[in-house]
Amino acid sequence: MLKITRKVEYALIALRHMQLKQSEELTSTKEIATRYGVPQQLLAKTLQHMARDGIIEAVQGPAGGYRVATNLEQISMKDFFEKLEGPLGMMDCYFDSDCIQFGSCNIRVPIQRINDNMR
Amino acid sequence: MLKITRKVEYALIALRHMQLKQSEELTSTKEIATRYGVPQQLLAKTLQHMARDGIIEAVQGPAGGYRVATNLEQISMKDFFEKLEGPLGMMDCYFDSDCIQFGSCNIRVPIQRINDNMR
DNA sequence: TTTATATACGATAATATTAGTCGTATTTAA
DNA sequence: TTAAATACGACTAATATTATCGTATATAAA
Repeated sequence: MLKITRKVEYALIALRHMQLKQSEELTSTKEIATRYGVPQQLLAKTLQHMARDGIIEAVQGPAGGYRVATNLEQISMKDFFEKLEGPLGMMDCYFDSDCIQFGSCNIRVPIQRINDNMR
Repeated sequence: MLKITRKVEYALIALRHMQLKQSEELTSTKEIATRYGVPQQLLAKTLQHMARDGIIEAVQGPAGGYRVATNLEQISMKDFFEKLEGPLGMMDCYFDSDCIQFGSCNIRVPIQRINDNMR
């Protein structure tokens, strides 16, 4: 589905915040959480998630934090959303088609066209 | 938000079913519900909703039902979704901006560009 | 080597949204 | 008058999202 949950919202806020800094400079979860009034623990998970996916880099320990990955410019909108939210489409049947109605469904093909277009 | 809930899914199935008939012919809620294995009461609400919005026409009484409105071809994808789901955007702050973070938010403008584009 | 600060992450609780049901009223052709 | 259909508000159930909790791990600095 194409939907912006808080997780993505916080990810975008964090990314943009980091992009305004020197490329090597680190930003802690706490800094972003207090600056933008966002729950720290939840933000932490989102940042960890992005670090696993290579969108940002993590540095552990005191005075640690995150910085944007060097190749961030090359990640497409679609890839970014799919990494955080999973497959991007209007309806899930496009991806995991164990729908009971599969046989009788009369909108699968048109929806697929929309999905392809959107992506 | 751009999301396909069951409500929209059922609406699309019903619409497509009706479009395959003669333009004057009526289709009852029951017919669609049994044909596609969809909960009748919920489908009924969706059809009533569409009737109110002029997407389809209702004929009451026995042997009544619904038929597609004559001007259906002129309704855009965007209008269709907005009638069923409300304003179409990735984030709600685009429409009702009573967000607490409004002042400190650093992603509002970019998100607005995406919204405009999507619509 | 200890301490303080930061990331990492699974489990769970709280909340919001969506899906579905129930009961009843209204319309109208036969 | 009856039966079959739409109309619709209120309610319940199911699911998804959001947030918190507890604990583990990493590491720079004292």
